[in-house]
Amino acid sequence: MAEHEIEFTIPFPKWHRPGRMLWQAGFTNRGLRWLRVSVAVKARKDSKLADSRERVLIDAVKARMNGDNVDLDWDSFDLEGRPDFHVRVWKAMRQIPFGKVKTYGEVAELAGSPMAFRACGQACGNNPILLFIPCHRVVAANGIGGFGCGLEWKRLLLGVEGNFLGSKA
DNA sequence: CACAATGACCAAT
DNA sequence: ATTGGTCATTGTG
Repeated sequence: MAEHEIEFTIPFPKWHRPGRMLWQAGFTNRGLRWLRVSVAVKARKDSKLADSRERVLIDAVKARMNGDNVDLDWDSFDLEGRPDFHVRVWKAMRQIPFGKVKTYGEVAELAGSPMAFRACGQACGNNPILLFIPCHRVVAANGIGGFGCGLEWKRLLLGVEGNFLGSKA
């Protein structure tokens, strides 16, 4: 299937660290297929936009990084071919309110499989759409838990929502 | 198909 | 800090 990729950079919040983050996204004809971030290492030009879905995404990301509770429609995601259980877990995560957290166990229960807290962690790690499938709001029963691309990102994403769980001081 | 191995876990030693 | 218990997914034969 044809996949169209875009990328753009925006500055880190000043309280977090200097520099910019690089956001990259992939679209299919069905919708947003994946979204991820990394630290922008060298200067880049933002992609030229081919269609309006891309502008909507970029605006939403910027708003979120600015602390606003903006969301995208579930139906605008392309989750085709993903394991059923993963999709259930991802959907369950979206029930966690902006700025709040739930444990892996609680999310597993929301997903209809209360004892699958560990499998739930795997589903989190496989989340293809960072930020809008809010895996950063899922924490361990005893602490902040893990994060695929590094705990700093989890702290940042929670931080922009006003939740500073796990940050020191 | 039948396994074994792998995890961003959990609760109780 | 260690351990035994959980479960869905993925890889291997």
